Amino acid sequence: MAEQLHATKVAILNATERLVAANGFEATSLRAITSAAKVNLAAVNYHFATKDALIVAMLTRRMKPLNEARLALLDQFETEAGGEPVVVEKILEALFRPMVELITQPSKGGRNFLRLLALCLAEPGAYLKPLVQKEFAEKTRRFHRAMRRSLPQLSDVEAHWRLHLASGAFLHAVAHPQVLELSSAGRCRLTNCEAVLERIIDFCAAGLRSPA
Amino acid sequence: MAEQLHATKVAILNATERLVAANGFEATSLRAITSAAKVNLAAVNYHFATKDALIVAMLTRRMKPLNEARLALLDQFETEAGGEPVVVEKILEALFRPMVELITQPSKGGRNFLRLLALCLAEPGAYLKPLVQKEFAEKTRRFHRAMRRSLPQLSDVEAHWRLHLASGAFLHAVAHPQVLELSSAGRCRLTNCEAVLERIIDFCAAGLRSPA
DNA sequence: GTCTATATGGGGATAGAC
DNA sequence: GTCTATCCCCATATAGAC
Repeated sequence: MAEQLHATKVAILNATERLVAANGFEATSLRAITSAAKVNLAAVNYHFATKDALIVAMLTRRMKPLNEARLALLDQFETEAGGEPVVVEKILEALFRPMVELITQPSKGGRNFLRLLALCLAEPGAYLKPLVQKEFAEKTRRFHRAMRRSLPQLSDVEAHWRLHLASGAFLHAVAHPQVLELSSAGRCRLTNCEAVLERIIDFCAAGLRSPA
Repeated sequence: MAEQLHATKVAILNATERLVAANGFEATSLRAITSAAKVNLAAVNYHFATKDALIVAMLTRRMKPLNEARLALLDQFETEAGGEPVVVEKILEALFRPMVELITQPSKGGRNFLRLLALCLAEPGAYLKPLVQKEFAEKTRRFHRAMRRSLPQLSDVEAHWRLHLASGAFLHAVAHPQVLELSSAGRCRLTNCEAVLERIIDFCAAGLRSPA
C-alpha cells in the first residue's frame, strides 16, 4: 500500500480506470493514459512494467477492498442474527450494497468499476481468470454457505446456480443502466441508488426462494 | 440475403464471429480473420469496406432472425392463450428459448453469439446503440406489453425494471458459464440446456411475480 | 525517478495487375 | 472478384541522458 502513495502511480491508475471504463482495454493506449494523467509516457513502464500489469493493478486496487467490505457486512449480519441463519435479503444486501455504494463515491472510481467488472467478464482476455480465482474465491465460498443455511431446501448445485443468476441480474442492472434507459424511453434511470438496490434485492430474493 | 450466398462473404463472417467471440473486437485483426477464413486480406475491404462495417454485418446477421424467432414464439403463445394474458413463464420462454437454442446449433454460431452480445453490452464502442435501437425496439415493446397484461399489478416503470433484471440474470448465466463453473468447482455446467432454461425461467418468474 | 528519442512491430486500408 | 505489394499510422516498449 505504501508504494501506492506515489502521486505518479495514483494518477496513472486513476486515468487508466476512467479511460478503460470509457473505451475498453485495447482501445485505450498508454499515450492516452499518460496524457490524461499528465505524466510521461515512460512512467508507465517504469512503475508497472507492462500495460497488462497496469490493468491488473488497476483492477485489484478496487477489488480487494470491495470484497473485504462484502465479507465484513456478512460478518456483521451473521453476528446480529445470533446463531440463526441470515435472511436472504440480508445476504443479498451484503453482496450488493458495497458495489452500489461505489456509484456514489467518485473517489473510489464511481460507476467506472462496475463497467470494468462487466467488461472483464465479457472480454475473453486473460485478465479475468486469475483475478476471479484469487479475489473471489473466499467471497463465493462464504456467501454460498450463508445461502445454504438460510435456504436449506436448496441443493448445493441449486444454490450455486441461483447465486449466479442473482449476481447476473444485479450486475446487468447496475453496469448497463443505459440499456434500460433506452428501452424504457428514459422512464427508468439509475439515480436513486437506495431504491434501486431495494428493487433488485426484492427481485432476487423472490427468485432465490422459488420452490425447486 | 441473396448476396450472402457468396462463399467468401460467408467464410469471412463465420471466421469473424468465432475469432471476435474468442478474443474481442480490437484484439481480432483483419489478418487473423482472413487467414482463418482462408481468403485474401483485401477481400474484407472489397466485400465490407471497413472493419467496423464487417462487425456490424456479423452482428445483424444473427440478431434479426433471433428477434424474429422471439416475436414469432410470443405470437404463438398469445394465440394459444385466446384473449387471456400469457403466463409469465411462457413470456420468458419466448424471450429466452430462441437464444438457448443457438447454443446447440453450431451452424448458427453456437454460443459465440451469446458471448458477443455480452461483449457488445460491456464494450463502450459505438456498435451497441444503433443496433439496440434498430433491432431491439420492437422486441422490447412487445414483451413489455405482454408482461403488463400478465402482471397488471406492476407499474409501467416496475415492469421495465423487472424485465431488465430478468434479461440480466439470463444473459449472465448463458454468456459466462465459465464463471459459475469456476466458482462451483465444476459442479455446475451448461450442458443440459433444457434443464438450465427451466431453472432460469423459474428464478425469473418468481422475481417478476414478487409483490411490489 | 523523470524525461527525450527511438526501436520494432502490427494494424487498417488501398493501388493496381490479373 | 481476387490477389500482391505497399503506404502510412500508431501501438508498446526500451535505451540512455539528466
